[in-house]
Amino acid sequence: MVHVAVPLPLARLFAYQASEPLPPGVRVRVPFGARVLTGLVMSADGAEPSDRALRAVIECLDSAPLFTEEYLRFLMFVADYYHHPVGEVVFAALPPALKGNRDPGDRLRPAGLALTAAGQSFDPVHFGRAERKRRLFAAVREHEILTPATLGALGAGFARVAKDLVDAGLLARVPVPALSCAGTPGPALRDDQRSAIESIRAAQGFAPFLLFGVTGSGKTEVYLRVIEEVVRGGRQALVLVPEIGLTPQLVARFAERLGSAPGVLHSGCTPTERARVWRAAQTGHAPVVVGTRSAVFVPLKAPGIIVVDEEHDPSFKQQDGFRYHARDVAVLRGQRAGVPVLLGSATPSLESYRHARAGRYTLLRLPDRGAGRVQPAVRLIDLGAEPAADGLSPSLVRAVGDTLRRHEQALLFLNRRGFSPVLLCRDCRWHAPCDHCDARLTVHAARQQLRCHHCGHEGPLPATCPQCGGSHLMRVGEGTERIEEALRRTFPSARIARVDRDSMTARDTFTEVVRRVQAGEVDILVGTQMLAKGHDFPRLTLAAVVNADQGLYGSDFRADEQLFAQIMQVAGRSGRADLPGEVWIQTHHPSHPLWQPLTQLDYEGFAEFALRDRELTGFPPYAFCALLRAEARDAQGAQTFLRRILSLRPLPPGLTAGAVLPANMARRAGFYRAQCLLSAERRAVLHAWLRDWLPQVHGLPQARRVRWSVDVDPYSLFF
DNA sequence: AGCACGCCGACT
DNA sequence: GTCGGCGTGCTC
Repeated sequence: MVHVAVPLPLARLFAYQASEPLPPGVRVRVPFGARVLTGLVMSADGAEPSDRALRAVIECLDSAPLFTEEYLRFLMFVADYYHHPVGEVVFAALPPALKGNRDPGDRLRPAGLALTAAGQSFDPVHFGRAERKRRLFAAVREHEILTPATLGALGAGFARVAKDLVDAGLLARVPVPALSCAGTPGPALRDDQRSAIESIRAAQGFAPFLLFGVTGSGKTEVYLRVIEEVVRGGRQALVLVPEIGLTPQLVARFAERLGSAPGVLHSGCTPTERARVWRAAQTGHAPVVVGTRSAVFVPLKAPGIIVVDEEHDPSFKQQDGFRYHARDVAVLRGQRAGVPVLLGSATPSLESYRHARAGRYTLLRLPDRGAGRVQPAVRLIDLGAEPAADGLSPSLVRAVGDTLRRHEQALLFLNRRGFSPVLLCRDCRWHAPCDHCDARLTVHAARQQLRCHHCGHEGPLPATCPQCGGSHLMRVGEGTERIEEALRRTFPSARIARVDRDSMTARDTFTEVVRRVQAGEVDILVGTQMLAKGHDFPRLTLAAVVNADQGLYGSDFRADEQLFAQIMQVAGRSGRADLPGEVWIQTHHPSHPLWQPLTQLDYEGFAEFALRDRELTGFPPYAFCALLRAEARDAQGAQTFLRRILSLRPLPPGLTAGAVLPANMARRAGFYRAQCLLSAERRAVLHAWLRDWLPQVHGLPQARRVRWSVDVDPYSLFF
């Protein structure tokens, strides 16, 4: 008899009989009600429960287990921790290509490319005008064995070119060799880096580290050294990064240093490529795997270390379905596998920082900004004293002008796309609302549209007020589009580039803008989030935060942390030793206490302040929380449902439920949303209650009519 | 989540 | 008289 996890929102395993012994970790086709599903064998034992006749496994899809029993126990533990159905957790750990029912077979064996005998003696002039074939051929010749990751780095569509050359007999598919570690030697280390590496190297078994250092302090070099050592010892390294945008540089750097490109896993990879890297990790052929959130579940034959870069980044938290936090899963995994976990950040999450302060994590500081780096000067602009036109204060305009005169570059950061967030009628006070959400529509001037940024609704931009017919419609507030327009008016000869989701059309445009900025073809950059991360612009000396006030008052408990991280990131774009940088921040609240540490770019000062605040208000990391959410089509449905399910079981001492309240945006995409925060002083109290309570909720008939979820360790109360 | 079975309204 | 609405129950 075997216990099988099926990819359905069901909290338990199902038992089947098998004609032959099936090891845990193989996929099976099983009859399930009226249909047939692909499931995963979680455990096998001889005991037959007598009360029920078991149905039989139809077929086994794998010749060898995809996961070890130890790893399966880890997945069960994670399902338990997040109070999420096992089957969905197990299937989150499989690449899409393996969720179906085909045996991956040879297709997924690691496949490098090498020259055949015919290829060796082939002269690329015969390629004629086939430029892509020529490039690929040259790349294979240069690398001897070209790994799938390096192939991917050549650009989209090269898999096809590779197939053509294989079919032509010039290239052959060969196994990818393990990393040689014969790459370029690294730069000399500073003392702080050396001692950080020493302590990680000295770790025995599970050991969590918080590597705390600003942009340019050399965190990546620490990762590289530690990984080199792990790989040389025959073990594997898993590196998690927040976004795909950051991977090319990191991957290139790893490739250069380690002598071979790491396996890369993210949503942009093709399903086959993803499965191939996954397989290579699982069989131990990939010594280093770099990936985004979901890569935290990739099985490793011989785990040696887990690195989480930018561990504070919100994208590590999955915000729908199985709501796990990849950094937390990484720590749990390191604990289970008995390997060190290295969390790196310039602005650690307050959770990790507190662990470090309490001695549960080893805090490794990289205080130096390194050669060629100095801390920029930060200035506040009081928007109350200096009224802004189109979002730009006279001081900021002057500063941008000075920067242009010095032939340096400026960056203006604003976390809001579009032209203006509100369209207001001066006569009757009508604000263009979204019909499906409790939100205003954003004006998009270039496309003459009104758009909802929450549900995607689009409509034409009216010329007159739809309510009173008046013609005095005002565009209130600023988005990136308006800032760009204002800058073009003020600095007509400046070369301005805007970077946000709307300005990016083709896939490579962002990379293209980055290239133009680095080549000095851009004077002013305007953009959202995506600008603030990880890119090095040597001639950029002015970074400005156009509106820093979103995070200051009365919003989400994590707003302070996010604001600090954001400002720190923006500041990190500005200045080098030879060109000192400056950071300008516009605010209506210059006397807010957060500005003290924020203008000093003093994370630890900020953390002390913010932690005190969290302690007083009873939020994480001083409380263990779960957020209950519900969505319904009628206005009261969601709230009524939450109150009903909360009354199913009394709360024990030490566990409190906040009020059932409409969500931050009470209506979104046509659904009314409500939420309620559970919080406990001790994690065990919260989890024990959830474990007993959830089956009761599932037993309630209404639980099927309402969309609801439990979010363990919610990242924010605002989504 | 699906897919069955179930019991009530408008159609050839 | 049946086709089909979606309520509720179950899936080894």
